[in-house]
Amino acid sequence: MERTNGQKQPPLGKIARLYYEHGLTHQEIADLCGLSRIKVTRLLAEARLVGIVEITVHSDDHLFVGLESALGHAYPLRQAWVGPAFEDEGRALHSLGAVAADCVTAFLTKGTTVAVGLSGSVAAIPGHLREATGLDLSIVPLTGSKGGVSRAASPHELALSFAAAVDGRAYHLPAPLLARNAQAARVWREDPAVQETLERAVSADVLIAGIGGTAADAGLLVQGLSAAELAGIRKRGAVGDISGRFFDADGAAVPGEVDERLIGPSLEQLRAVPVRIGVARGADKRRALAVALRHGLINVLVTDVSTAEALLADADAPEGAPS
Amino acid sequence: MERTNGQKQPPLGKIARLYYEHGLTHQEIADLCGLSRIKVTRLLAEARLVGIVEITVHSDDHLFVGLESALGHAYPLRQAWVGPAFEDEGRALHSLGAVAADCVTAFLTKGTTVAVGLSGSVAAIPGHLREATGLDLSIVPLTGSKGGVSRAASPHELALSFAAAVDGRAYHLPAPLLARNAQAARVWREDPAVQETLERAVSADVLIAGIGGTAADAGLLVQGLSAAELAGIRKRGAVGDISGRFFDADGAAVPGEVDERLIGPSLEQLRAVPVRIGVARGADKRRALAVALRHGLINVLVTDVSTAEALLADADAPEGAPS
DNA sequence: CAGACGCGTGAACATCTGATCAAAATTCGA
DNA sequence: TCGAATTTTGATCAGATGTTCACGCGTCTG
Repeated sequence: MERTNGQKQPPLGKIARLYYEHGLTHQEIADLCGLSRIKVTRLLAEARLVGIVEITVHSDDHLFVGLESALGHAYPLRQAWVGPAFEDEGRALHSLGAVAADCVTAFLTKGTTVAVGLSGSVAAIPGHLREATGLDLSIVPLTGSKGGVSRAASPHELALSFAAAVDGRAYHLPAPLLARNAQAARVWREDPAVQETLERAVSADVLIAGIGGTAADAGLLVQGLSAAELAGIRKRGAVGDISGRFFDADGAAVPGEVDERLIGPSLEQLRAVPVRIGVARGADKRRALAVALRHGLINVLVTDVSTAEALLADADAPEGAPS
Repeated sequence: MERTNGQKQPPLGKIARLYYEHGLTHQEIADLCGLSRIKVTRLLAEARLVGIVEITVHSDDHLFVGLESALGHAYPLRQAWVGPAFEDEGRALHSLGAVAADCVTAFLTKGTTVAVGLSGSVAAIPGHLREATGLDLSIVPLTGSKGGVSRAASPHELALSFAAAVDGRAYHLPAPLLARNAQAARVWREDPAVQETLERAVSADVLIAGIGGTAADAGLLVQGLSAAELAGIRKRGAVGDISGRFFDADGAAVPGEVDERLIGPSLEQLRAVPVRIGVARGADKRRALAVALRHGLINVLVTDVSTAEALLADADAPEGAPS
């Protein structure tokens, strides 16, 4: 008995080619290579994940042109980018990341510095970025790393992912997101390395950050606070945060202990960045988004259809005024 | 009653994005855009066809490494490229085109001139070529155009497709494939434009052509001949043709009326091209291929698995010697 | 103006693909 | 060396995709 092939590790590129270039079915590839059909399915999935298979859509069509321009009229925005809405949180995040990736890409030119905030939505972006070689991009984190709980991307890792994806240089902010107390925060801020990176961040060309709400789980920052802290912040009128800085219904900073413990640019400093991209979606972000938009905390919006529609409704009937 | 969207032409890029970047299903896109699911399926197919959607496999894995090197040992070849085999002729052609496209691409460097022969297999290539900008490529047809019967790609159109695909320049051979008679052929050959293009062709760096058999329908050339002509050629020992030039079992040219009527390089002239890629597959091409390989009419082979295996068997037991 | 042809459309079906789950294999630790 | 946890594997099934067919509309022709 002789076998035509010993059972070695299956060559990923070969399988991808047979499928995508030669149009074999999973089953046919399985038979050809002596694998099970499911194995082939998995290898193909891996090939896509790893990037051996790359699917590009050559088009700059925006998905929801109507909504985007409507938002542009209703709020003081440079641009709005709207993506499809999903029930499933996972899909929603993935999709929003794709839109946001297109959005940032549109702002990249030679030598651009991008400051990235800590946010689940922002973390979804790098996977969708296409390499933009030769642009000499710099990626700077806006805040320190959030330790503990989830190993959710720290701004540092986030900056690294961004940089890897677009072939840019990543900077590091060697500090925690929140210091132990106000005094410790002051010490951190005096650190030269921290200062240098923060200066670089506030003088960035483009800023991209999530918008957090004040619901219990609306944003990475909020999730790291105790119920008491959160209650305090809400009592002071906070409706949301951007890059860890809470703001009230007038778009003004909300002072307090948390604010003092945070290491990162102030709301005013953030405003100094010319292009401020806010990425968020979902019912619990709606209020915060409306305020951030109206008061120009962000001037480029990335969201999904249903949030966009809700925001348009808010623009007509501001605040919580029932019809 | 108001509709959210009037029924206008559906934007292709948008649909492609929703599917490939945002992961919606056909059905979801249909609902979103007010189309039927099938319509979406078709639009996506079109998007792929047109090239709005581009799927790239980043890998230089060869598919059948073992066979390819075995062929390289069994015959005097520079390279062999083997693709999967199919029952269905259509799929086979498509697949072979993909392999051949990879193969030619491997030989393209700055300033390369590629001469293309008339052949169904060669016609399947352009669709799989990736743009290779900045290489300053020239594409030259090897023969004149075959009028009448099928509007199958003339070498001229073929050269144009190639050139368009790789961003090169196409040349034109203003002549028919076969002249009315030997004398008419001579007149054509004296035409300065014809001479110039032919000279360019025979001094090409790379040649890519199909290998025709002498079965009734084995190749575009053969299909254009009358039964009587074909019989005559076979009687003189022809086993196949490359770019319209028939050769016998010793790889020598087969003279005769058809040969005199043909406008294009002779077998000897073809041999002057350093890289001679032959593309063919199928039982009725097997004999011709074996001869073309053994006698160096081509030195790079593109074929499918089953043909490759047959050729290896032929190499062991040459000619029609039964075991 | 009637008929015929061609194109575009959607319904039904067949196939392909991807997800879930349980069994098997493997690795790691004791 | 054994057992337990983790990973890998393949069977089954639900859902997604693509193909085929028949219909209807518009257009061209006689």
